[in-house]
Amino acid sequence: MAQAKRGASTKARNRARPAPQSPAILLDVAAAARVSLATASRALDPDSDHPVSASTRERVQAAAARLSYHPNPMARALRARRTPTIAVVVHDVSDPYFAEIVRGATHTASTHGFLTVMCNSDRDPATELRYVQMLCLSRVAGVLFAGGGLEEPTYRRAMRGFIRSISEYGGAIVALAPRAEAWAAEVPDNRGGARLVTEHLLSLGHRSIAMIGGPPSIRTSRERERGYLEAMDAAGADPYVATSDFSRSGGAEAMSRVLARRERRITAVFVATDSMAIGALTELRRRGLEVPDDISVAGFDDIPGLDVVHPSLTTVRVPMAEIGSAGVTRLLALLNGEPGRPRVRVHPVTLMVRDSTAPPRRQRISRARS
Amino acid sequence: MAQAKRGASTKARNRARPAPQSPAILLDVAAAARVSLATASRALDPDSDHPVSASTRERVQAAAARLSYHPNPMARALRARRTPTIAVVVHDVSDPYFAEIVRGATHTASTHGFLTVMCNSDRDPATELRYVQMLCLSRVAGVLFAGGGLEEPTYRRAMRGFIRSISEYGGAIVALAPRAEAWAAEVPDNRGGARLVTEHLLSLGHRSIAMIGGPPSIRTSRERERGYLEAMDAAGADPYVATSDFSRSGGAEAMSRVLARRERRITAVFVATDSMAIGALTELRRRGLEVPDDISVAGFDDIPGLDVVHPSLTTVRVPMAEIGSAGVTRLLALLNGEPGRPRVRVHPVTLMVRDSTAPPRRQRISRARS
DNA sequence: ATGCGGACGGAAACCGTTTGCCACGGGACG
DNA sequence: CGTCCCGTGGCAAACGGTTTCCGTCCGCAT
Repeated sequence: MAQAKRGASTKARNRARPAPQSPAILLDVAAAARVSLATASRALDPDSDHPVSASTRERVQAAAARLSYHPNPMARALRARRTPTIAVVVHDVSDPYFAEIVRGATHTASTHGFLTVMCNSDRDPATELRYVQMLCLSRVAGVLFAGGGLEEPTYRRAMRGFIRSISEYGGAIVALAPRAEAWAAEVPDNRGGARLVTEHLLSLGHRSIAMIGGPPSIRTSRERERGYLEAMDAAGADPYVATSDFSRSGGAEAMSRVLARRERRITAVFVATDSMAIGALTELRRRGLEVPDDISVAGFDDIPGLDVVHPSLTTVRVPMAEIGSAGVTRLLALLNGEPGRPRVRVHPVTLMVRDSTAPPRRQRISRARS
Repeated sequence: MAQAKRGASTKARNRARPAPQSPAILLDVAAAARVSLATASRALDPDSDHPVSASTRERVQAAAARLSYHPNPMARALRARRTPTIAVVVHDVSDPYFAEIVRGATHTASTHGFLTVMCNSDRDPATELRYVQMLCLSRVAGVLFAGGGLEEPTYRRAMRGFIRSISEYGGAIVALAPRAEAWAAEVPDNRGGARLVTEHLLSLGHRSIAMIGGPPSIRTSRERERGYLEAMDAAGADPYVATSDFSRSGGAEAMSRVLARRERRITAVFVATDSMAIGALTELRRRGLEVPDDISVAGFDDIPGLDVVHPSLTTVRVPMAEIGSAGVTRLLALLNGEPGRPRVRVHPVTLMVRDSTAPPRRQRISRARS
């Protein structure tokens, strides 16, 4: 049963009736403004290079407003070969460090009309790669890598493949932690922060300062370790580093290794992340050691809620939400063709002195270096 | 300059050359398998109702595998009028409660091939509504509301509008907290948990148990309060509730109001959320009161990291990740047309007794009810 | 021999937008 | 007065799939 067709053109697309409840499409706007689809599209696009007369544009805009027209993102995405969404890849959202980054990123993404998809790798490289493949297939506009990458060759090869295909379709990549890859990056000043906190411990009079570091395969760990080593070296103090994984249990385990070391009594520990530091703290409490009386402890990151652990933890404040936000800003700049200088921008960090650090109780003559 | 066109059909679509680096499209697969686009599509779709001979299907699948073909989600979405993504709307990702939910949700979403978009309302109804509008425009397959909704009429009207248009295009909605709306829901047993923890305090010998509740406009608050009132009533004890907002400072502020109440010495407090409980704890410490010696404190939620606050907090464990995961499962069921029974499924919670609760120090004769 | 229905494959419409290319009209200019 | 060009607008072809509709071929019953 042929229904009445509106429009005189031979093969013009038409809808039988712009069913009132279903959302208006561009065709409806064009019909209402009595212009073609092309003109309607151009009139609504503020930065189209095709000229449209003021009166026509006004008519179209009025029609669009009247029908409360919103362009269909999927159709646009299909045409533009790119979705108006960004992705943020983290190791674990329930880690406050990443949660803050995600918060900052989604916030500024949404102010620019972008949706943010969450990719939680659970610290599993295979999961991360699966996510990146999905992202690359669904042509997200850009990807933020919040965690550091692995150095493992298979992983890196696979990752490189996906990244290449992402940049082939014009997607942007930004790292939020130091990475081997030459991407644009917004990173915290890991080395400077580590130096800062080590210098704080030194200035309190500590000489025997151990460090509990993260996995050496992760660049963030290495940078923080480097800052510690530099500060120790500058003060002429002997460093000692025990590494473990970025978790509370890892911190506890490394702490007991530090304590097991007999040759020298440690009076202070710098721990590479707050989570690990909390683990270290519980291990110390378990052994009946008092912080900071018996030993000072300092962390890194300043994750929220640190002021209520006991004793409140001295640490280095990393502006995580700001970094997430800056990452998105950078991503959008990249999409606009602006490279953004410098390629890796480092964000300053600040020392937060709280109760877990104090001068060493019994001032002992530090053993002269042989 | 008319190029050589492959294929004999008058108007068949064709690409000049399937440029090796650009990903294969269905047309390439069809050409490689020497079938039409339609047949290729059907051969690759396992639950198409159109029959395809085994040999053809095999040929197409082989070609798809050889070209490592992946269907373009945007094209699919345009046709199906729905994107293969779900959204989760939370008040604040950096709140561990929500972070856990997000973690659970993204995990099971990804195992079903769905991407998850994060919507962080920052507890601002306007932001939440803006997000929901974006979601509805981009035709997400479903939305998970992790936080409770407001009772405010303007908000509810706007929300109802968006929800209606989401369900009009076949999207699903699931609530992860009690809501006025008649949606499918996966919620924790707020009332039972509150009763449980109150009974725990009663069984320790407390009679004067105050509650610090959340905003009365939020259903979760009201349910937890109800559980408390029921347990108190059953024990014949007098309840007292001070409400504030769901934050550490809110908890601290309500705590001081409870302490200011002179007429009856309070020996225990049940606080509606762990965050508020931590605020209450710091307020107590500030005043020099010992927990649990002077006063017992219990929370609700069991957010991660509670075992390191001092003293470690007795609370009610809510399986947040499981709820997030169940929400996604429910969403997918809804999309498949299965209603899922019952409409609101309540997840059991468990009491976690730690160090912040103990019997009242000085056993006083509880004042008989007049 | 004729009719019929099911299995299979293909052409084309469709989802909603953007854009390359062409057409048309009029003012400027030779 | 003819041309050229610019300002404006429209047609139709993408983008990459899914799905409807139709045609063909075959086996089988009448």
